[in-house]
Amino acid sequence: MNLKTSTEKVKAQSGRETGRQAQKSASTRKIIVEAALSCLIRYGYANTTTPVIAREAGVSRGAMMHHFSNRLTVIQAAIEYLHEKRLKAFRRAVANLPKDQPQLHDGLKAYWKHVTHPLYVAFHELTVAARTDRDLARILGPAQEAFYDEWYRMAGELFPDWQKDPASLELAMDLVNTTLEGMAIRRLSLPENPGAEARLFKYLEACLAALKPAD
Amino acid sequence: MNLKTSTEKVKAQSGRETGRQAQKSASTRKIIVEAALSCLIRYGYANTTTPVIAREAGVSRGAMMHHFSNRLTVIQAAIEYLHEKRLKAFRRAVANLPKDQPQLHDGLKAYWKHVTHPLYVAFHELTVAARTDRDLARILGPAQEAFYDEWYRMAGELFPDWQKDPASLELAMDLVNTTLEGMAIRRLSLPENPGAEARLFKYLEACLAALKPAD
DNA sequence: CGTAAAAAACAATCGTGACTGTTTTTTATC
DNA sequence: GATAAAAAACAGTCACGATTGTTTTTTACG
Repeated sequence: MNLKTSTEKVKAQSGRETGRQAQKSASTRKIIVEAALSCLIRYGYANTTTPVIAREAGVSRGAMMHHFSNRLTVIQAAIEYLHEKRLKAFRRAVANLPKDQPQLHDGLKAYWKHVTHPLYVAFHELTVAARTDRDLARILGPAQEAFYDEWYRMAGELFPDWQKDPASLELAMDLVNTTLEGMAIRRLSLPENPGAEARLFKYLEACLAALKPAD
Repeated sequence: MNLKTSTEKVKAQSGRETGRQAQKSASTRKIIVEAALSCLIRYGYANTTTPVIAREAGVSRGAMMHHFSNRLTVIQAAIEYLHEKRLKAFRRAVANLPKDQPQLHDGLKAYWKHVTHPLYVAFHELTVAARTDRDLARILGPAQEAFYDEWYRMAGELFPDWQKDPASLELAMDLVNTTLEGMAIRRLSLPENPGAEARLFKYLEACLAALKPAD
């Protein structure tokens, strides 16, 4: 705002989506939302309070309350942000798989990478908290289901010939789902055991190969 | 304990293990501890506060604080109680299995019953909370490891001929562990899907049968 | 009568939402 | 184009409720 530029006139054109304060507002909101996710990961849901988030974001609590009227609103924004980010990252990973002949190994690894990502911890915190928090559950539930739906859909696209045997495919999906998420959650509370993890991973891969109908 | 017996005097002798007050004290402590577990299950760890526990137990908070000097002490007692109860229940279940020829199916079912028990939810709440609570982790960690150690030990006893192939046994244990716990945790946050659960369960059973060395 | 259990009262801290004031940007008017 | 009005971003403070741990009082048993 201190530099005079000829492009200043442009702002009036589009209305209010490109203005300076709109930009700044969006930027601050993003900072706050990412701070909220950091807090979920580092301090857990119960300790992700408004003062803690504001401190983590480096803004005053007043500023934060200006953008989000109450605590749950911040959480809601964080959930939406998280949901999009998870979907985007997962789509990217799937897109990078060799399309012509997708390998089970790579797909499995992609999901493993997904559930071992810090953001999954944030999601897990939210999930556990939602069990005893109706308001949170109302917000989280749809995102959760949408993600699984999308995941199932992508898997179907990735292995078209597997869809001839939907029961087998669904079983495989459920197996991957529960096992990898179980491993990821176990990691959070027990000392790591890379050897056991690797063996389990390898075994799971063999199971899938056996389940999958021959090409 | 409502009948006056000549054994009343005994209490003074041994100190304080048999008197009426001691009995009542123990009774109250048990009520409080069980109330704490109920709260964990119904309200989650963060909402398991001292007023809530006391209300659930039907005692005044002052009475509760008389028995447990602070909140974490109540939680600690609940963890010990829970640990013993889990071990006892699991030992009982294992003892009821046909000793001569233990069936994989029954063992699997026993563990499944274990992880779908409400007390497992309490344990899960504690586990998640411990991730971001050092004090809680210090208390919970040992119990957690002890339980798994005991579980592995019992499985080894139950399938002695499997111990000839320890790698295979450990893999099977890890598989059961992560998958069933993953299923149980998934249950807490997603709408139930009995069909999928049953198929997964059955598949898991087949995997174990294949892993197990022939008798 | 003395002691332990139970209840109640207490002070201190923390999180929340609402409120007030300040600065900066946008909009409107001449 | 300059200036006034409006709106938004931001900061700080306040009161309320809840939780925690401590202390004091009452009750009941031995």
